[in-house]
Amino acid sequence: VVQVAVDAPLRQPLDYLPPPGCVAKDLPLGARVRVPIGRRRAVGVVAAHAPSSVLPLAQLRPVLEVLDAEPLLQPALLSLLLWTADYYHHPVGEVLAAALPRGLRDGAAASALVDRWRLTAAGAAALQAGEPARAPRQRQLLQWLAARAGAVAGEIDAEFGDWRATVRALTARGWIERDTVQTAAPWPQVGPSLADPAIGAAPPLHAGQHAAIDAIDAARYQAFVLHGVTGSGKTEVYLQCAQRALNRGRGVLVLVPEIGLTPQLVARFSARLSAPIAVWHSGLTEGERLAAWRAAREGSVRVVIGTRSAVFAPLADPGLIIVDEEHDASYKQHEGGCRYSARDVAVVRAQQCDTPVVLGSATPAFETLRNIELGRYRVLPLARRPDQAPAPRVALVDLRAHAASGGIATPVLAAVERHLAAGHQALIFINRRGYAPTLLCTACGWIAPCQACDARLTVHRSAALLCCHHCGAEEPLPERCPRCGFRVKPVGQGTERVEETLRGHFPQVGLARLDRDTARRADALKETVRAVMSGEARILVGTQMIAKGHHFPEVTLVAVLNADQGLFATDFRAAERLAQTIVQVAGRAGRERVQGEVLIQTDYPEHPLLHSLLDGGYDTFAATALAERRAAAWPPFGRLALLRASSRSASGALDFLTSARACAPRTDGVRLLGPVAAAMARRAGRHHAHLLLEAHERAPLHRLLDAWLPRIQELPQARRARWALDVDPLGID
DNA sequence: GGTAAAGGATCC
DNA sequence: GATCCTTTACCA
Repeated sequence: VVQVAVDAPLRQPLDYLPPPGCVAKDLPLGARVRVPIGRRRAVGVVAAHAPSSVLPLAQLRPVLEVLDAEPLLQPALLSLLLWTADYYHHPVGEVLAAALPRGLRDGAAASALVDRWRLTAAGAAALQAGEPARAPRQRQLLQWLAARAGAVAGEIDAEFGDWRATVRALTARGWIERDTVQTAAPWPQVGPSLADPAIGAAPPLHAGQHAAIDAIDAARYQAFVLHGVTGSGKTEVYLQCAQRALNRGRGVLVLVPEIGLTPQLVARFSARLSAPIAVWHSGLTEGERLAAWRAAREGSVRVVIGTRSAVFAPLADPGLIIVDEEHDASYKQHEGGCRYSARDVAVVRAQQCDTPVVLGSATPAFETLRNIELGRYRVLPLARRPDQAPAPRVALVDLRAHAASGGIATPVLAAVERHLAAGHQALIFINRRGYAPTLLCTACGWIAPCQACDARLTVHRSAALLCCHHCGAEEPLPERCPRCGFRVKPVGQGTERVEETLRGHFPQVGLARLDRDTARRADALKETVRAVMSGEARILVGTQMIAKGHHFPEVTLVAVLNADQGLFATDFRAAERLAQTIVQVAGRAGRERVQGEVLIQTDYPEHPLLHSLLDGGYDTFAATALAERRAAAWPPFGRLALLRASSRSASGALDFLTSARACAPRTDGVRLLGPVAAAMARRAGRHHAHLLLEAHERAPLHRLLDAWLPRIQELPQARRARWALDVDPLGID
């Protein structure tokens, strides 16, 4: 019996018989097969062999067709995918399907097929007889083909210009014939155009980098945490370790949070490494994805740089795995499909391949810090480079003690002026796009609400729209209150308004804004980066986006306008994220030799979290915050799983969760909390709720989930709600 | 008696 | 998720 995982929400693979005349070894693990399922046919992956089935053999149907004689998924990758399905308790067929490009899911050949043309016996005879006498082009091609065993389309392309008609004529006369051959997928080496000489040279290494490279290079499986601030030289460590892995004939997998924001990293890798690189992200077309997949599997690409899903790239023989900015939330899939953490899967992949994995960050996730403490991960500290400017001065600006205009306190405006006068640039960070988060009627108190969500609409003034940042709804910006007809006014600050305020204060200074709205077009992002790099723009206002990827060498002042949002949020991870963001943005301050300045506006200058961050830096802050987490038994000291549900009706989700809770097996060491409505209960017209599972240890939690999920799936209420299990959720909302 | 929409079961 | 079958609603 072969157990086949098909793309359907089924917890287990289905049992099939081998096709007539085949034995199990003709259907290797990881090969695709076409199988009948109900009234349809589907492509599935052989996940296991078994001597027998729990069903009577008479009920099993035979496999229709074996699509791969050799496994499409090599054993190591298959077992990684099976582990992922198991750990995240997601249907195995869906996990496997999600790891394959569309073409391969539909049954395309594992390797690219190309047309090859060859002379037939009749063709050779015709050539001997001097034919074709009156078709010089046909004769030319026939002679050229006679001199070789055959030629693929690409080769004919290179030799003859437009040859299709000629080939068609020769084929019609029976002088040449076509067959298809598999080729190793060719892969373009990134050309010297991208290989900027400025980033092509290896800088001298400092001691910390030497130590890190030697440790990583000497290791088999080991998770390393490369812990160093912006500019401490993490990328150089990645590069040198990657080149050493390549020199040993192995492949390198590099995960990054967002490819669009890290062109500098990709450029440095292509300029410095001696192997072709594939870039892997959600923006690829299906054709590109298929080509990259085949190239990685066949070894014509040995370096893959990509976002979350690249952790499942079929890289033949990984010798090094790198996760840059490992604390970044985008590594965790948080909606749709299997909710895996690419960082955690990367560590498992490294373990299975017995290779080192490098987790790089200036602000490691608390989970990672805990793993260091437990001795599972080994920290490699990178100190500030000796030629680097000293750490920036960080200070709080007490919003209660200073006047503010448009959300910017006077001392911040003064600092901007000072840094501009010194010829430098300023970076203003506010984590909220749009003009203002609220539109308020000054007479009756009406606040523009979203029709589909429990949320307020954000004012986007230049587009003259009210937008919901949760469901994407848009409506025209009203001039008067729709309830009482009085004047309405935008309340609060977003990037757009901060930009306007700063323009008012510094009318002569070039100003740029970077957020999801301005970066909608790819070239707009490039243009903004160029304007800041060239000094044309000297103030940059933006969200999170300005903190990632690009380094602007002339920036010496960074202001954080709305830090308080993170101080009192209900989410237990809010403080961790706030500290990471502040450190990351602060890392943008300071140039070669000039010390930078960071100002953080707050209404709560006495807040202990801000103090531990300012006085002792991220590590001290983390120690304080981790103690709180330990006391509350929150992650990383406990394990969580979250059963989320939503429904159109107000009660559907809660009904489902209540029944789910009722059928949960009692397990020592696991607590069930809820169900409760989500913090924002209504989103995009659906009502959201969840049930939280809390455990001290991983094992009992997963034991419970194993027994519980099949029961949940059977519940009649499960059909009336959308639901998903999130193992190790990042947030509880 | 007819159609259309909603609900449910099953997939090996 | 796809498919097929059953139930229910509604109308002429």
